[in-house]
Amino acid sequence: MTAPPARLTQAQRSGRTRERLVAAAIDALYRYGYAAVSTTLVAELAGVSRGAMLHQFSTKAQLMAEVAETTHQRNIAAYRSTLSGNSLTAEARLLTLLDVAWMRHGSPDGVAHDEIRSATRSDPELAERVMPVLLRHAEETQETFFRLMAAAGIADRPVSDALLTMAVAALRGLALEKALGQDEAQVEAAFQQLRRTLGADIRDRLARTEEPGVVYV
Amino acid sequence: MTAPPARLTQAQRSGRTRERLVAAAIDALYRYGYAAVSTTLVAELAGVSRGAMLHQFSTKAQLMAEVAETTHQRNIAAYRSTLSGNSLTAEARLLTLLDVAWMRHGSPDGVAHDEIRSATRSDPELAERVMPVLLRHAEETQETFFRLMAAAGIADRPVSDALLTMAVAALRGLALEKALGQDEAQVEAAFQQLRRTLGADIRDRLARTEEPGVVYV
DNA sequence: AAACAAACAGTCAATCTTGTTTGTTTATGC
DNA sequence: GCATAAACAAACAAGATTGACTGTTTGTTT
Repeated sequence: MTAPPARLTQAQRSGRTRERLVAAAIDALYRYGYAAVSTTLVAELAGVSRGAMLHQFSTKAQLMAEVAETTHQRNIAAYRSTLSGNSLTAEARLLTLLDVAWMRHGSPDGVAHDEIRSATRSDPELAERVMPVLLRHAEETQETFFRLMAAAGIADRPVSDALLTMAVAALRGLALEKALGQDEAQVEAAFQQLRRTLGADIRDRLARTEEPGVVYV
Repeated sequence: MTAPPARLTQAQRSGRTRERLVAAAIDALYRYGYAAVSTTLVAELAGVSRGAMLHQFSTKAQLMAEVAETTHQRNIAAYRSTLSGNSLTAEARLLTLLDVAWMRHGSPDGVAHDEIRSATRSDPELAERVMPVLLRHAEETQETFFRLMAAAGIADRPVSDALLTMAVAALRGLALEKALGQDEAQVEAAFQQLRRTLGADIRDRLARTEEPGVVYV
């Protein structure tokens, strides 16, 4: 009556445990924060033996690097899917992007990613392994955002970078407040304030531009 | 030829080692981040024996609570000293406040304070001891900021709170970027972006108000 | 099917960190 | 001056975490 053990290929077995571990790590980072996440805990949450974990990720930093990569990819996917297809005005596109970014930063993926990011400050080994990944992500994001801004008619690299850096920093700060258990309504109101000010700024900058330009993505 | 050991009163002795420990803790938090700061390290940096430390602060959380209190008081002092005496326009006062806040958030005091704050997420014991202190600080700040806003003519509590929460979150995010070793010029540009957008918003809100009102502090 | 390699399981050693404990020195009140 | 308490010093115990290590099971290749 017991189902056959479902023979899996080696690659499938590897993939499955890696996925389990990454998912468990994200969940743990989201719930407890980096400092409270031990590899033992992750293995337990994932239902994976410690040996198996160390076979797949021989150091904690390696696991975290994979988590950073996975969460970033899902973020990217979310941005792409909201930006593709619809034909909004440049201003609306940018505000929509902000909304999605806010959603993502509050999600387990976003929180896990930011936890890893800030943990690099105290953990040199983690920094060495993960920082290159994070820097690559940042450059990608800057590039993509600049293309979006350019398409909207604001083809000014310094302005684009400053806007992005500021917005992302604010979102990280607000997401942390939420994670710290601050009053949700209060944090949400603060986000709306950010949205309002950034919206006004974009509108202002667009007003100083003659041709809105075509919107590529 | 050796100078007399300079007899100190008990209170002086206590005060001196407490100060040393707090100063060392701030320095360590600033340089290495909370997770990398052990009580042993703080004692060594302070040039105080472990026993003496444990006598003054019987738990790590107690030391951190004192650090949070000290840094907060110095922040407050900085705000007061910049706001007192001069008679700028409401807008200028608020922007000056923002500048000082940015300076303070990047200082060892500010970084240490924010490190402790975010560490409460992963350390329940720390949270229990420190959160009440942080919440008290937050309420104080909200209250003070609201009085300033009201004096400027924007006597709207939700708006004041949202503005403050947003600005502080952004400053924390930007300060973290700096602490993570991100390009200083880039971060500075992002702060200028924040300053610009907030300035515009304040100006906009003030324009909708008839009487600027008298500025109390 | 036999040899090999990959995945997995579980234990162990080394290192840290915290806070307790035991004992000593220094100040203070009577 | 002496009793007492505060401040300090240093060793210690308990607990946690990481990654190494040994051995077993499962899949792959020839």
